[in-house]
Amino acid sequence: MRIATFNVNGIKARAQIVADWLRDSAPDIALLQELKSVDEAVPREVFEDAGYNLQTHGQKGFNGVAIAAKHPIEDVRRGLPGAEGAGREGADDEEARWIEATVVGDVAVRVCALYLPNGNPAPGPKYDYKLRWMERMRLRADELLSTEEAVVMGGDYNVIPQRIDVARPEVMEDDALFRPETREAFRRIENMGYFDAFRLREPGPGHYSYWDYQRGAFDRNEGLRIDHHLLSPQAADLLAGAWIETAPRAKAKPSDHTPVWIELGA
DNA sequence: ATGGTTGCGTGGCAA
Repeated sequence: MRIATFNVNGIKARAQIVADWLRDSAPDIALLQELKSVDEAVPREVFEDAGYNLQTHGQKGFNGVAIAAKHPIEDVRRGLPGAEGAGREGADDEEARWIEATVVGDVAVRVCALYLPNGNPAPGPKYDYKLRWMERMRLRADELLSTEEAVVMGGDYNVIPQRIDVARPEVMEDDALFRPETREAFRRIENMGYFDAFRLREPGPGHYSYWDYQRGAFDRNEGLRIDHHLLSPQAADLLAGAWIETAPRAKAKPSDHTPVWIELGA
């Protein structure tokens, strides 16, 4: 089973790119972020015409996550538990950043598509929200661990885990994606028993999943590795491969992110 | 050099 995470940066603007990608690369499961669309306006035909089921958790203008899969998408859950002031206007749970579901193909997986808050500028209220969100995610990740299922949490983490995951770490020291507290919160999830799938396969530097639109960052390979799959031990047992697919980033009118893949089982 | 790019949605924000 092959699973890809892809921040599309606007599903309406990226409909043709995503349709071509589903046809050519054919993931069994696609975990998508930054739909920037309400559920009703998502171009569902992009997925249905390619033979995918689709479950979305959208929001007007910003955020938005989805799971697309060739097999049925079961036991869907939207939103992360534990939002402060849940139900009130402006509460933490207003932002559509988390969707999880079970998919049973040649292996059975609990998959989560997540869009972790960017957090800039840091310090500040947006950074405080990011760190609170990461703690809520840790608590949910711990619950999922206790199920002893194969769990895949894939998405745009907005976290640069190590210095080798950024082209120019010296200019990122104070950035919300790279600050010590951010990396510590990421490690805290790993240390409970989750594995960064890409780093189980590729120890070296220079592998990125995002390049800024500005200053020719992609052509200079000045990027960030911020899109990840964290695997529960049961999922890590099944890991057969992990890689970054750079071709979609080189197309015309691309997302600023590119798909990151894992293969589980044979 | 306080620039540069993109999406959403038609303001200016978020990234």
